[in-house]
Amino acid sequence: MGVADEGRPPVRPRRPPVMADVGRIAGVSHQTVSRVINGSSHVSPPTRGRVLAAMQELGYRPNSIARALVTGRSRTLGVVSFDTTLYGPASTLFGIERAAHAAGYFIIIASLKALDRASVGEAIDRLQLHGVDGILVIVPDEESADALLHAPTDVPLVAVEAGPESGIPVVAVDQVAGAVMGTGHLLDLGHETVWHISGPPSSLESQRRVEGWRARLESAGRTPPPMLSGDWSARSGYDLGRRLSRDRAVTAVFASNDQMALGVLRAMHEAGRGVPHEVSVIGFDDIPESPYFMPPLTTVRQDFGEVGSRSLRVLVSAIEALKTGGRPPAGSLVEAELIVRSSTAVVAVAGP
Amino acid sequence: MGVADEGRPPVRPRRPPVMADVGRIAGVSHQTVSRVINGSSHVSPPTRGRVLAAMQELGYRPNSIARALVTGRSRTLGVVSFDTTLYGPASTLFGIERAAHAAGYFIIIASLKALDRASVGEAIDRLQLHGVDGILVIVPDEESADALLHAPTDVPLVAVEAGPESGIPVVAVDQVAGAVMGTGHLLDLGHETVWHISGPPSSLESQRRVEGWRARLESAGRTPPPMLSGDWSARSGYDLGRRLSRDRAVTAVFASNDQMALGVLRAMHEAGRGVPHEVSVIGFDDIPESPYFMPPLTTVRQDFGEVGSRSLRVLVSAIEALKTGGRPPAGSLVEAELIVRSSTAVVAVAGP
DNA sequence: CAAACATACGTTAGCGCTAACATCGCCGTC
DNA sequence: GACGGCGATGTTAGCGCTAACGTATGTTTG
Repeated sequence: MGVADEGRPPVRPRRPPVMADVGRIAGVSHQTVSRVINGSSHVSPPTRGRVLAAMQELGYRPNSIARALVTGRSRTLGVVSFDTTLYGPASTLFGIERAAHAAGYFIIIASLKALDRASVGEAIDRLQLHGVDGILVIVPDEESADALLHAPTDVPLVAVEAGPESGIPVVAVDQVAGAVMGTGHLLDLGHETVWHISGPPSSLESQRRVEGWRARLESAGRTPPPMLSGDWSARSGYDLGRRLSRDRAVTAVFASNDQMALGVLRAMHEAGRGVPHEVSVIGFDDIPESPYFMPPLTTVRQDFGEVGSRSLRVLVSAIEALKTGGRPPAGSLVEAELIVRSSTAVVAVAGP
Repeated sequence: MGVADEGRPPVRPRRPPVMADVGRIAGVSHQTVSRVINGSSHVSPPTRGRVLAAMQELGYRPNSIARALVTGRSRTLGVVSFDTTLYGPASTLFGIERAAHAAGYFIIIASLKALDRASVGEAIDRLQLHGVDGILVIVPDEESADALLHAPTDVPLVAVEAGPESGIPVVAVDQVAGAVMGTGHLLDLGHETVWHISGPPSSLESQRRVEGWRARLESAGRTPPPMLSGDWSARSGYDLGRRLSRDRAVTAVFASNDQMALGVLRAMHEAGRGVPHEVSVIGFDDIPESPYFMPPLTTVRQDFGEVGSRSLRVLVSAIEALKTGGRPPAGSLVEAELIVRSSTAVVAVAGP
């Protein structure tokens, strides 16, 4: 193997070998070669052996583009995403890729220039044009989500992390339950109420967390204090945290992600308000750095990897369903998990 | 334009329209349709108009798989990467995707299960089999890098962030210069020497930073203190930081990334050693959270987006070169930038 | 023992597109 | 006014593969 072209006449064209070449060497038709490759029965063991040997000798590699043309399936899936630099989307994408690999699919990405309906539509269009078998959309934004409802129906679509209420399957973490958990943790520690720094208003995830926060507060008979809206960045958490730090009534803050919680931590520190002794802070996501914040951050973990792999499975079965005419799969919710560290504590007793 | 199928005889097959269908409506051959699509001259304006109108009417979309089969170019590029969850690779990938989009290419990702020669080879193989026109490899690991030297030569390859010394183009940040800068900053502040927490020994980036750190120290006539090796995680920075915090002689620490620096910050804080008054700490990367660490982290910024887009340009020109027989492009180095914040300060004067 | 049926192949058509060549007017040229 | 040339188009061949059918052999069955 490797000395194959030593004593051979110059019958080796520069182009890579194709099925017919393999067939010629093995003494069979190109179709039999195809049968061997596709694991068809109806090929006698000796023939199969000769074909395999010929493939080895020539270093034959099947051309997947030709195969895609004739079968109409490219074994490629598209992922639409906005900012894959953020931990959440990046981890989800990673989970998707692993699962896709295992399922024999490739992932092609299309990131958005802007977070609006038109961009999402254009990205889906581009992917479809390229011949993907299905599309995953990681765009947890209100406006963008309903772009999915107007998307073409001839390619299976799955919304990841968040999506429209109906129409297409959605695979996401149970944000409401997560927010209820986080808020409840603070209430259980004895805090009178919990302040909330939300994400951008158009974010579906943020909306669900606000929902959970409100619901938990109301079920405890408390009136939710005014909500503050950030933009996921540590900077916005810091700015808003400074506002909160001036109000002595604030003893518990629930930030809608860990980065904003980091900003709050810093703001409280600068204002001389000790965390967790004077103020408790909780985040959301559980990014890898959270355990090393000062103090280590209590947060609500989202299992992004699970969301990724689960959404891939849903997409694959949607593709099967489309092919066989079966019923499309349903979405699913991944449970959130409360991670208690040192940024939350029982409420301090009022001074003398 | 939407009532097209209202009074029309049942001549609309369920399959999507192809060039021949467009040609039939426009009264031309499918080849003329092809010419219009590919912007060929030699098509009269009226004909072009009729073809365009027919395309519109039918909602024709070119089939890029068929095109790829006949042209031998898929306009798809592969990216091999290890952990796209980390900020560096994620940002680079993002930069690559943006540039690819602009250049009319798609990106398909192949992430590695393990960081070794075989995995890298297998990933390259998979991508090539899928028909990519070129491959970018973001695997700054010593062993994996030389897998690139044994890679097939019939598909252009570019190493991103780090790579072998020669053989294939490498696009990366100038790690050595960055480390020299960071170390120099500490020396300039009056520190007698600078301790270093490196990344994993097999990481090429870590190796270059160690190199820069040593060189700068030696050029200042200092003997580099023993080096400590971490694994990029905040945890390892914390563990190693605790060791350093016990040594009163340590006044300046250069961590090879921001996460480890975060761990050091935490370790120093717990040991009661004030940063920056007693100990200065500098990181590397400038992740978005760094300005909100306590204290805000001085670090060496890497422009990952620039690395991504630049490496894409290099790959595209390598593809052109292969096609036209021109000379392959060279790699390039992106400059690092020192970002001074509050975790570094002039060395404290010795006590009474 | 002919009919019926597997099994192991080969042959023929495409998939939808582009490349290469062929064809047909129509122009200016000498 | 016959001729070269060129612009605008049609025709013919594939790209490398799979699907569908055709055709030899054996193998069973009533």
